[in-house]
Amino acid sequence: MPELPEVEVTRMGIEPHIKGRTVNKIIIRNGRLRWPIPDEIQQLVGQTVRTVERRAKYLLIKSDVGTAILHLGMSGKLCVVSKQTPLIKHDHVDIEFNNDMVLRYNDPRRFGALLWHEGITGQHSVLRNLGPEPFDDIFTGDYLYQLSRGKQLSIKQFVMDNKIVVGVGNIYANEALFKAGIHPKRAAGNIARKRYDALAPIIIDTLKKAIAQGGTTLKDFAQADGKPGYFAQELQVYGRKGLPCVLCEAPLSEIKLGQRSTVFCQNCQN
DNA sequence: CGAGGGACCTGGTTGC
DNA sequence: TGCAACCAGGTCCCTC
Repeated sequence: MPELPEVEVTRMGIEPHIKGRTVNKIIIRNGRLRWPIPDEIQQLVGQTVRTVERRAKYLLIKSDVGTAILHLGMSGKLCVVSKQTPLIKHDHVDIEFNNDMVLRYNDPRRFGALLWHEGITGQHSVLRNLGPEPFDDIFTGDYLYQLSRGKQLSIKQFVMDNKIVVGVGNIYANEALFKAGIHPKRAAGNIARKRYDALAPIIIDTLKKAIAQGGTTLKDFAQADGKPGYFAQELQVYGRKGLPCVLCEAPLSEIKLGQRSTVFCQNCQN
C-alpha cells in the first residue's frame, strides 16, 4: 500500500496522539508478519514515546531504551483509537498507552514488519544500506546521473531501488517519469545529465504534493483518522492504462518492469 | 558484480 | 452463481 507519502501522512497522524505517552501494554494477536515480531518489543512497555520519525518507508517509534521499527508492507494500516473500539479482521497488534488510547496495526497481507532496535545508538539492519531520503540535499540530478553511469537497468527500476533513493514506489515512479517525459524502460545509464536534472526535482515535488494531499487512497490506504488521501485525483498515468494521455490524448500503454505494472505514454515519454 | 525472477500473504476483481 | 486466474501500494533472497 504505502509509499513514502502515505507513511509520512501516517506519521503525522499518529505522532500528536502518542508522543509523550507511556506504553502500558503491547498485545500481539498475530506476530507472524514479514518477520516474526521479536519478544524484545516488550522492552517498549513502561517507556515514554519520545518521537515518531520516518526513515524510508519505516516508522520509528523512539524511546529512551530503544526504537520500535514499523513497516506497513503493501496493506498495513495504523490508527489511533479508543481501547474499546471493536477489533476487525487482521488487527494484529495493539500498543496501549496510559490513557484510553491504543495504536492499532492492521495488515491483511502481513508483508509489514514490527522490529525492535535496542539502545539509542547504531542502526537496525533493515535501515543499514538505505540510500538518501529524496528530501535530502544530496538527492540531485547530478547524484542520480553519477550513480546511473554504466547501468543497463531501466530508469524506473533504478529510481525504485532503495539503495539509490528511498521512498519511491510504483505509483510515484510511474507519475514522476511521465512528468519528466522519460520512457520508463530506458536504460538508466543511457539518460543524459540534463534529463536527470529535471527528474530529481520532479520526484521531490511529486512526493511533497502527495503528502500535502494526504497521500494516495486506492483501495485501503487511510490516514490515521480514517480519512482517505486525495492524491489519487492527481494521478496522471498510474491505473490509467488505455485511457487518454492528459497531454496528447493517445491511449496510455502498460508494460511490466520488475513484475510491476508500468503505465506510460508512447508519444510523450521517450 | 548486475539483472531477473520467485517468494512471502490475503482479498478484490475479472473472465469463463 | 461458481470458481479459477490474476492483480495489488514492498522488499528480501536466490539464481544466472
